[in-house]
Amino acid sequence: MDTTIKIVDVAHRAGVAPATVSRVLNNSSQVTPKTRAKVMKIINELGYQPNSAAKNLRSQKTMTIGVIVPDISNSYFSEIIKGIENIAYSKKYKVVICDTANNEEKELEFLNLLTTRTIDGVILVAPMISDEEILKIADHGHTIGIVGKQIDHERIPCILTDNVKFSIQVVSHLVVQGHRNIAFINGSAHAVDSYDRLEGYLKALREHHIPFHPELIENGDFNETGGYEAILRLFDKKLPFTAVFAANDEMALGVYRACSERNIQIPMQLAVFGVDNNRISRYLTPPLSTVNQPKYAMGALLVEKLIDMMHENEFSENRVFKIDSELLIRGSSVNRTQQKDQD
Amino acid sequence: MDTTIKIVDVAHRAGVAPATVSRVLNNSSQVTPKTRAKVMKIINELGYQPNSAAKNLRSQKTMTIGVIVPDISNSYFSEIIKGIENIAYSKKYKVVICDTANNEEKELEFLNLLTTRTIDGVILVAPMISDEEILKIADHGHTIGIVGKQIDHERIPCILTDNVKFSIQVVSHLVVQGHRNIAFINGSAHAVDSYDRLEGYLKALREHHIPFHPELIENGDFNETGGYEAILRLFDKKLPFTAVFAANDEMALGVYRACSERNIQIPMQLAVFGVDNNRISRYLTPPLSTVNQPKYAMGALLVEKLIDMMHENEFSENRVFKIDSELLIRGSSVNRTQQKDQD
DNA sequence: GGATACTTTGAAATCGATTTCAAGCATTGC
DNA sequence: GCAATGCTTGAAATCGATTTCAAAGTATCC
Repeated sequence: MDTTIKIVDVAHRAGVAPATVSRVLNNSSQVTPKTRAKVMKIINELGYQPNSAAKNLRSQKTMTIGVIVPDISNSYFSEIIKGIENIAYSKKYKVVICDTANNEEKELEFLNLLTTRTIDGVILVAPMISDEEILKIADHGHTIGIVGKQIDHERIPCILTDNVKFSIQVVSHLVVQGHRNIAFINGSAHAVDSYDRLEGYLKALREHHIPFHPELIENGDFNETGGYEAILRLFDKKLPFTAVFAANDEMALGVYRACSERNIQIPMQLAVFGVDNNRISRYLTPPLSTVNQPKYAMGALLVEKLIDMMHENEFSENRVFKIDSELLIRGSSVNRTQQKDQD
Repeated sequence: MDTTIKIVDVAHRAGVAPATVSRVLNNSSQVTPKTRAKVMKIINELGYQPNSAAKNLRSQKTMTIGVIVPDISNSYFSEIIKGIENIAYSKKYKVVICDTANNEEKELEFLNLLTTRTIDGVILVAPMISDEEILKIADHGHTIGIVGKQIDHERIPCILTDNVKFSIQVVSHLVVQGHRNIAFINGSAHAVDSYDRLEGYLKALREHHIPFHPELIENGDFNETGGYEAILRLFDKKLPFTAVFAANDEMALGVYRACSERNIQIPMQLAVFGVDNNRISRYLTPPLSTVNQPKYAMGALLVEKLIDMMHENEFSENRVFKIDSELLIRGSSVNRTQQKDQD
């Protein structure tokens, strides 16, 4: 069947004007129950469904939200997407996803969909583009939301975890376990997350009166290979550290690989702590201690806020959400033999 | 800036008709290099971008492809999505994703986007809906592609792996390792994959003249919990099996959990083999032997075919792709001590 | 130089819905 | 019974691009 049914066809068959059919569809204006029934009957008979392009053009909205993530196959991001998707669908919105593969250009290119009015709004998860660029987009009147970073603009809802806070907790936990020489593998330099987690690490050391050694910090770029190479560089320095705090689980995975190759026992010889609670972490041997963020809920909450913002044009004062994370203490950071730190 | 620039604005400023601007944009018809330059200059000056809804309405296409997967956070599916997305974007198509969470209703609902002309075509990954329903959609003139299953319709491109073939290989490998009592944990009953993998399992047994014991088969529904419960049921039967073939890695994960709880050593006391090569598998202890499918390439190939099909209306004879998988033999299925099977 | 063919450009129709504005109709009140 | 009021419905404009068809302009050939 190539001939698609249009609103005029329905109108004809029902003996009414297209306007009336439209009113029935959008059950807005008052339509007599009698005509409504008559029209509905024809709609069902013909299996009519309104053409979305026409609808979008006239109503000036697409009921579509874009989501930009660095890597869809990282469970951290896919859980956020799930939260976004479910809420969006329940509110009749569609979701278009862009996996940038950490490519800033792709991020920018995708944002063009706002200008072409292909999407009504966009959610940036762990954005790479600059704050200025984000602000510029918002100033153009577009609706944009951010996960994982705070942007100061009355029209940009943000949701983020308190990186500094949980980083302090992680380091404190390691100190309580008896560690004093704690290495830190940081993520990509341009990410705020990296910056904040480092800040938490430093603060915690200060709190516990542990001197800070810059040589104990290496960059791992938030991926497995980066983590692997970072820990090898740390090993090669021959420093006496007994614990490592990796700024995410992916990099901790690299630490596990290096330890396995060098026959270093976790946690007996090296305690490891990650961040993100990736799907994978609990299945490692030993299970990886990590920081759990309510990813699904974060996505859900933000998209809800975003949709609200698109509907009412008022800017709610409740715009920035700082979510608490919980530490998941597992085998990788608890030394069952309570072996003392060889300071 | 609320005032968006329209094609007439550009036309005005450039002193030409909208039609000419349109021709420049779609660089189709012959436009004098001089006028083209003049128009392009204005387009760049104003930062004009055509409204997509208007474009879609007039051109009767949306340059958007829908993708339906059961679970976006399963790396098996997200890798396929990546392949689809990358190729699609390179061909100027957008991708809308639907995570059904194994919900058949959501699958059907999403397919409505075809009828409303919100998407030009759709890719179903491991579909739950019946073949009849799929055929019906194709007969309505919609473009639809399938990953993981074969549908016989000249307009439906399919890509799938030869389940029977690799299942035979897996079981043969286990036999070569000395196993004769091999349990099988199957996936959801309605999936063809389950059916075919079981067939491979049975065929292999026959080939090796190993008697078939129905009690050695349990269903695990393709998820971790299902695998966990299935292996416990098998244990409780007190049968002397020494190897288990799980129809996917997720269920194998459940097997690992059960073994860890019951203190059963893998692979010494129980060899384990999975399917999918999930991100997680190689990081398990011991690393999980599994079957690797070229997920990314499969997604990429299928979407390419789908787009071709939407452009030329001819049906290419090259429609069904059976992809070969490779066995990844890792620690979970190789008994380093070469301990004999206690048959 | 003028007829012919070809190229470039513009005016207007079109895609398929929504929405405004006015007309038609029924109801109410005096 | 007639004017005023309130609902329901329809005709036509609209959203912003593309595309058809015709007109204008230019090149070619005899």
